[in-house]
Amino acid sequence: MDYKRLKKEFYLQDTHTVAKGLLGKYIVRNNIALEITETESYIGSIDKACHAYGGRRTARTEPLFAEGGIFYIYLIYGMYCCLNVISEGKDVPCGVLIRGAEIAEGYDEVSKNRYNKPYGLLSPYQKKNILNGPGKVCMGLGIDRSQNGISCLSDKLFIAEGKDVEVIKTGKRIGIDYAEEAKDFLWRYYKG
DNA sequence: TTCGGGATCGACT
DNA sequence: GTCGATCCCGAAT
Repeated sequence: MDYKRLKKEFYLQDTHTVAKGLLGKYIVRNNIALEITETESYIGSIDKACHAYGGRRTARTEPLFAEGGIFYIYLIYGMYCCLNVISEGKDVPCGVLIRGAEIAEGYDEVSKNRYNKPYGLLSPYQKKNILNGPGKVCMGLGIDRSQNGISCLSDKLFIAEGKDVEVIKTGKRIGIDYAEEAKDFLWRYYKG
């Protein structure tokens, strides 16, 4: 299959525009292509759930301050990675978390990364839950923090044109109960 | 179908 | 020392 990379300009748009725009697009790595089905916006200037809230700039959050169009990957809970796409311009700390996806190509590769067995041997439960969470997306792609900060237009890992999504639903973000008023922001987007 | 406990470690206080 | 943008599995509902 022929995948066309999204242009750099896509990532420089408003973060919510990028988050919604990513739905239906493909994340491509080697023989794997995943269709993005769920995203969340994180905007440092006003969002207590964002790692760079209030301009917190450390070695860890540095990618958030970069110009849009790179990946931000970090370790969570000591054992899982989360994949983010950086949006907007330089020194504007914000990005989009990839929360969920579906397999478009590379079923056995993804299955091997997740469960170390071919797709055909998975239980119905495992098939259903194979990529429905941010840590799982990274695991399925076989990526970790060594890819942190690379370009969304790179050869090894990139985002490509996909389908248009007719219905986009919104909801509250997940796993950020500590973020006070920001936890109620309707910044989670998923396919209807 | 939902619930609860455990695993595990880097970043920051 | 604390805790998180999580996941899995088994047990109970």
